Amino acid sequence: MNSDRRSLGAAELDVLTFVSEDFPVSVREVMQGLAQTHRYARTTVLTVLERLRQKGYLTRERKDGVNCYRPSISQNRLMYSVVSRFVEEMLGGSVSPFLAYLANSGRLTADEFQALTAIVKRLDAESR
Amino acid sequence: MNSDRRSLGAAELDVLTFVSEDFPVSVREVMQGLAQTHRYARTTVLTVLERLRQKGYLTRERKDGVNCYRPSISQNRLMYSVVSRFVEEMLGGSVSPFLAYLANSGRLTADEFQALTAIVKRLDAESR
DNA sequence: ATCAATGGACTACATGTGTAGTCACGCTAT
DNA sequence: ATAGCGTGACTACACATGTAGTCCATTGAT
Repeated sequence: MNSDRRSLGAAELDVLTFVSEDFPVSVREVMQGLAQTHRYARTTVLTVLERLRQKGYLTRERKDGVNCYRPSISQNRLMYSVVSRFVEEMLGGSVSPFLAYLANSGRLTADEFQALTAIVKRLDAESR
Repeated sequence: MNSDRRSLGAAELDVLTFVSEDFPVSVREVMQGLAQTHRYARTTVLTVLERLRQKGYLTRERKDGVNCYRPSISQNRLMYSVVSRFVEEMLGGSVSPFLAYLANSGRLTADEFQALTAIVKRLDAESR
């Protein structure tokens, strides 16, 4: 399920996530869209987008004389792959540190808690 | 709870985790201990250890004419900090991608599943 | 036709990290 | 003393990533 696409840095993931949520988008649109949280120069966004394209995460098409980008995998698969890579490379394949984190972070929203509960229920059901 | 210690790469975390599990250790011991999974040159391990020391993750003491390293924070705190940093920087603070990952990875061991169940129970209890 | 704005290719540079070589120093066995 | 060997400080280099400038082409307005 995991692809051979290369790793992503924080800025790359920031940009890629934006594109995944609102495509097709031009460089300028990405820059403006991210401006609330991070002021990248236009050329910075362009560079990042092109790197993402080289890495196979984005495609590009010409539209009204401007390049527009769109993701080549779904956001779900993207996030799965990011988390998966992290677990493999940084946690040595064990999710235990994550569970410990979840237990203490206070980060779970009500919805996430719902989701987690559902997961546990499902895993529980499957394991019988 | 999270410290201002700098970020860690995969190799650094590899070394640091080893030290955290078996300290105090010398450079050579670390190298040999990791040899099963990764063949670092001795000087590579030394370099990484010194970087970890500069970053505040390790301390060093002289023992029988050899430097021995030991962690300056517990492994629990270390892992918490690593996961926390990842969630903040890469997931924008949301653990949802993790939950999705857990739901699909098949990575949960029986023990982890137990832990997760316990967490859910506790969170459930606390939220009332 | 010209000038200003827009866009994109290319280049550049700093920093972090993985990886390891070189070299000098001190200890140990001849 | 001396010839190795282990240790650690320093240096080095490649690659990934964050960040952005320069410069040329295209396009729209005057």
